[in-house]
Amino acid sequence: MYQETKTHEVTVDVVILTVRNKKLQVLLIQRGQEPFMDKWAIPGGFIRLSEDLDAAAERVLEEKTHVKNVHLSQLHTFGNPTRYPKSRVITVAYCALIRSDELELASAETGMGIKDIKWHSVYNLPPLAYDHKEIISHAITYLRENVEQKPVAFQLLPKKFTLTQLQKTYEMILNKELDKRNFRKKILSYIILTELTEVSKEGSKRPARLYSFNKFFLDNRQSKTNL
Amino acid sequence: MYQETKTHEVTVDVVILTVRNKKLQVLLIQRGQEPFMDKWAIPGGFIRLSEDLDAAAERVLEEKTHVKNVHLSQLHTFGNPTRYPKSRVITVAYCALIRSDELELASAETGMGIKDIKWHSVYNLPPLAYDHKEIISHAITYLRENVEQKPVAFQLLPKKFTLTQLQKTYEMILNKELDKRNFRKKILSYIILTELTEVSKEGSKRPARLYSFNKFFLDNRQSKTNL
DNA sequence: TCAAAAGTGTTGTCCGTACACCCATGA
DNA sequence: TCATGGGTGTACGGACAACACTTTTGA
Repeated sequence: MYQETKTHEVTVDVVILTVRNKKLQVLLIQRGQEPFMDKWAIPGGFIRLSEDLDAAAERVLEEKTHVKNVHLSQLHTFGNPTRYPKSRVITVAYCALIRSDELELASAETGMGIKDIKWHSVYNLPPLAYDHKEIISHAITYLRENVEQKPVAFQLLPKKFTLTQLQKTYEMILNKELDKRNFRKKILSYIILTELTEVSKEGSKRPARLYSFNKFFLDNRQSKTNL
Repeated sequence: MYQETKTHEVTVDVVILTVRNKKLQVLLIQRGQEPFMDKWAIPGGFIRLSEDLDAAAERVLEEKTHVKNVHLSQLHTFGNPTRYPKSRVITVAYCALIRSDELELASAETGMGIKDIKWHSVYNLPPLAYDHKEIISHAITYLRENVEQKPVAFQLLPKKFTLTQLQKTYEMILNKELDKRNFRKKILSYIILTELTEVSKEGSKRPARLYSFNKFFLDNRQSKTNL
């Protein structure tokens, strides 16, 4: 029993990604206490004793963003003995994709060791605490590998969207431009979109056809999609 | 400080796979104590307090098989609160591929709660302890996804081998037959093999050309290969 | 009528797959 | 000489990439 006091602490850390202001961005929290005072960190927390790992990640996500029912993917577990300065902490890293406009940041919670909480472009990260730079880097690699294979962008779009919006989302994730005709051909061949009769009047130019993800896709995405 | 006695135990479990007797096989240990007396389990052990996760997996692998310097891949972390009957144990699962002929099983170690240790076909598993069936299933899925993309079979072959041996290894992993001409065309196009002047006299028929993985591949595989 | 974004097809290349016969050797 | 496994090439189809012009609307 004594040796239990020697066991490790275990946390979950969640890399929360969004596309916002034409950039892939990650939600970061600025620490208000040592260690790593003023450095930025991805949201995380201890796993409760009778809480599943996935449930812990969902709880952390909800505590920081008030967003529920988002699909989370387990990425990797980090346990270098020196990654935490004071004690041995092993962390199970998760990745979530959310729409930034459906999110009220839990800014009210600043104070309890939290100085600030906000989005940062993944291409221009502030100084990060712990090994969080490495974790974010894993998350982006994972996302890019999966977005090509599996239609994951639906997490980032409203229910109705134009093909151009969808394409821009992919371009932000992959950080490269895509050919419009090829993109449309490919995405329509997947038969996961429903063409709506409505059109978007957002732009002041020619209206664009709206689409939604179809019922079959939405019903089956949990089993077919890792992210 | 009191709450540290409430933290989780953390283990690594290693799915050790080989190709043997024309089958994909996994190394299992038969438990000699409760819980799960007589059930079979994959090798595992607690992570030491100042030991990296990967190092813990290497240690467990070496303790059970006396095999060193094998590339291990972290698969997934399992932490369902009910996966262990008595306490909360979170386990980081790894996967290793080894040649079964370079292995002396640590049979001497039977006794300390270990009744038996041996290879089992993954297609005919005995009753397994804990959630180890799920872990093995993850490992096989992972292996199949990666063997197609990345040349991982070198772990399973001697230094010199024939193309037929290489093909058989892939067939065992994928559990399906491959076309000889297509297989050779593809594998030779990767430019990772060196054709040797020697031939194999193993079979009693026409001798087969021997190949080895070339220096470039062996030098770079750590960075290019996940498994 | 002009500016701006929407929408639309064809071609070449590469990769994977299907498929059948001759060769070298030992028994 | 024959049985056995070793070794080789071609033709088709699908996926991806490159590429430019017309349409619709609001200002």
